Amino acid sequence: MHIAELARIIKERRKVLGINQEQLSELTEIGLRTIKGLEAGKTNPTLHTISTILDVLGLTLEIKTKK
Amino acid sequence: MHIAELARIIKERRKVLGINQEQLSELTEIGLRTIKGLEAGKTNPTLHTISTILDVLGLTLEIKTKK
DNA sequence: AAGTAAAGAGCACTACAATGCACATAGCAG
DNA sequence: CTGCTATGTGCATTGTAGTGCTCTTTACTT
Repeated sequence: MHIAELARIIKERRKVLGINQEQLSELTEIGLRTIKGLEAGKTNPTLHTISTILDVLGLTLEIKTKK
Repeated sequence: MHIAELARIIKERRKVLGINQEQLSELTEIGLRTIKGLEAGKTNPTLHTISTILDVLGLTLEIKTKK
């Protein structure tokens, strides 16, 4: 999992749910500037930021054995 | 996925593979102090740190739809 | 109990994530 | 082409992740 892939998944999921970055910022209580930077692939987000956003989007992080 | 759970998974997997924190630090090129802090659940690691460690441990991060 | 190896923690420093604000750019409806 | 809305970005600030060094604590072995 790299940053570009995470950014893509979050952005796509957000659009499927029909909300914009500002609404996602309010729902997650994560700064709008942070959401923008993350979706644009410009930052290396922390676990807290990632899991909070995924949670609001109805997604979860899982760890699997590499095949 | 929260920090304590990630710490537990990484620590257990590392022991299964029979390596210590110092060896994991060398294999991942991530500072020993960072590995120690992460496994002790004292930090909020970045995606780069998490994915690099999981990769060396033969694990991968996946994003799933919450059930 | 004593010795050794591994893990945890304090301190100080650097780099950068998170943040708000303001402005720029892209996309889309008319 | 013109607005309008959403997304992207530059700048400055604050907090903290990542790091090495050193010391303490824990765990295992004899």
